[in-house]
Amino acid sequence: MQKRKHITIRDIARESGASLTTVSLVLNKRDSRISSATRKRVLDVVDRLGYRPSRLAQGLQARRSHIIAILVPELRNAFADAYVGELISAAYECAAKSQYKLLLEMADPDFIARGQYRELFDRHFVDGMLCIGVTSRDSYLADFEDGLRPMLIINNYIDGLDLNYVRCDYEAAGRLAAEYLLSLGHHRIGLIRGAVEVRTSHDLCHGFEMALNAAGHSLPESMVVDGKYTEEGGADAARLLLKRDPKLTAIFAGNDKMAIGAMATLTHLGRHIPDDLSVIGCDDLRQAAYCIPPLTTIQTPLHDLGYHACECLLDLVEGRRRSVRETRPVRLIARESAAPPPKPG
Amino acid sequence: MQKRKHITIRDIARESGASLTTVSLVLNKRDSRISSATRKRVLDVVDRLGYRPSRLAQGLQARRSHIIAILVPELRNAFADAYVGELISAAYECAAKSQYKLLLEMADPDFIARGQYRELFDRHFVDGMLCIGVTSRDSYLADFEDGLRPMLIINNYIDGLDLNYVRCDYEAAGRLAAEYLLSLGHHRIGLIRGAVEVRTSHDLCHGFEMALNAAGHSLPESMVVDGKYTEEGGADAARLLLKRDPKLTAIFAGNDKMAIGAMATLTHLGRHIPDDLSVIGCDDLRQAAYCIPPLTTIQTPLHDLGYHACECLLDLVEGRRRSVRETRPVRLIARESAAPPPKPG
DNA sequence: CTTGAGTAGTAAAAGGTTTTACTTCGCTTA
DNA sequence: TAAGCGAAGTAAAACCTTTTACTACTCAAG
Repeated sequence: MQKRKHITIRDIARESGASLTTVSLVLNKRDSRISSATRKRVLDVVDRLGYRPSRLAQGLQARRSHIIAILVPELRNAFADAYVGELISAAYECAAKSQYKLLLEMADPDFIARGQYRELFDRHFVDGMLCIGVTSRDSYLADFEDGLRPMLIINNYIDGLDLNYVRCDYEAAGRLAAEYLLSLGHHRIGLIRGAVEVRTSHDLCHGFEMALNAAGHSLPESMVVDGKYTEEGGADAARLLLKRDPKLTAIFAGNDKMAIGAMATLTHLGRHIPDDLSVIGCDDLRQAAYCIPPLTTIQTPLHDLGYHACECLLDLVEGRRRSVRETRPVRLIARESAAPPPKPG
Repeated sequence: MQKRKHITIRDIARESGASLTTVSLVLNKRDSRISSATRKRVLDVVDRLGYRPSRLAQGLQARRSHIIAILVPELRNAFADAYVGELISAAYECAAKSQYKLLLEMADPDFIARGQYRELFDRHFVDGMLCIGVTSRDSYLADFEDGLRPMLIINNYIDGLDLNYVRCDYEAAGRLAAEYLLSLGHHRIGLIRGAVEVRTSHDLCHGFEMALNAAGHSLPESMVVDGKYTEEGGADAARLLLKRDPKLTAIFAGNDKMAIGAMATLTHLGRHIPDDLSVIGCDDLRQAAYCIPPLTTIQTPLHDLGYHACECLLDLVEGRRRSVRETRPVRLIARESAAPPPKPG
């Protein structure tokens, strides 16, 4: 790479015959003290030379990078995950609107062990951090309790840690799914839950079970299987549930990926969805509408969530708020993967 | 946000009784001139105070940010796209290995009109840029021909512009798909092509047509429809193809998304895949294996591609190479969505 | 004719690092 | 005993902005 000569504010000052201060004042619109003649002279030179202030120098001076880190969990293809991607897209939209940039980070063991999550702040790389997919095992997050480094967790919260979060109402999600399946006439229902380390997955289970109980049904422990939030996990879980109760008529999965994995397996086993067996997911990913059959699901407003999370984080960064604890509503999207159970016999 | 007092190299110098220069030399391992006693003294203080050099100050000095921009096309949920996500994941892996960070950028009209793609470099935000999903309409890319700002295009190239790229062999992809379908006995085949503004989509069409011709078949113009690389586009295209030739026995789509859209529509129209109609995609996204039926596809090695693209970009950034023009091989992944055509009658 | 209040502008410091170009000192060697 | 050299280190400049705390000047009021 050849070097381009970088035009600095000094060049502008020299060419326009003004001082550094004057140029800076003009550029930052704090130019009440500057005559319009001088202003014009400066701006003309800026234009002519195509001057662009160095972010590095500005950042150094302001002790701000105007960059937000977005932390994703350690998965081989974390950024290819539809759930993660949806949140990132939304956060990007919000950040861009406020002139912030988004920096990618992955919570691999090294990132944690070497305290890089702290370095990111201490080395002035970023002004704030948005965390996706953290779990109660991520004890390093305790370092953020002091509020000195603005951080916000999306769609989870951690018992015993006083951290900022924005999440969906997963208890309501569980409840809505149960009520819908009950209303269709199901009561032999299996639940594929998300990873146990995720607090909101408990909320979902709890909401689901409460709604069943309220209708006089119970949810035996054997009918709840951990699907780890993945397609494979969902597929395995569906197989296991069906083995435990071959007369199962419905499955609710804690996210769409597991639901999709479950559908693939069930179809493979010769079950017809929804005639033999209903499946409900959770999230309403884009794919959900393109499944065969289109997936009935609980919509967690991921776009809204990501956008709002970023907004709140910027509030923290810029000192407009001291803490964020928010829960957003969810709703059922009825498509074709859930129907009344088959008539017995 | 409260302010943390930032520990600087000055603090280390004071506490350890050494000069700024000495501390810097020790920290940067250019300490051949420093006695081990002094070195230890400095490092102890660094440890004790938890000193971390400011990236901003380092960057200012080195005129380097150690950040790579990754530019995605303007789609509402660009980062939620599986294709984009796969490439980003791979690029991230490579960048992280070399201690570079990845910054997200989207090519919205503003980004282009206001020359932000240039600002990114001129304001020392990034050292290089990786472009995904650019088309021949992106004429602003001509600004990169001078090679002063390291940039590399993934999976496309632009006629008449002398730009760096790493791409898959889409002509071979077209050829492989055609040869496979021919070998199964198909010859009434429809092609759902990607957007015409994308040069590699022409390559794919061309490879496909050449292979058909070589076997003595032709590809009428009416059997080629633009599916815009989206699910919806693929769905519409499939409908159109079927209307134009109801006896069609196979469809090849220029990417998996279009193939998935096509399958959804075809299933909806009552066609059974692959018994009535075969479908082949291109890319081998993760989803392809979880479709119903699992999608036969041409694998473009996206992970390898993204990783390698980032490697090459870093070569450009660090001056190890002056230009990059590379093409990677593809291969067929046979699953269940393609089979011999139905027996006539 | 002096004081006070604007107005238009500037020099210098600060922000945190790296690098260049020295200095100082003790020891060999001729 | 002077010249030369290597070892260990340092002062100051450079990177590019923004901000603080001035200065110099004009004009109006008393």
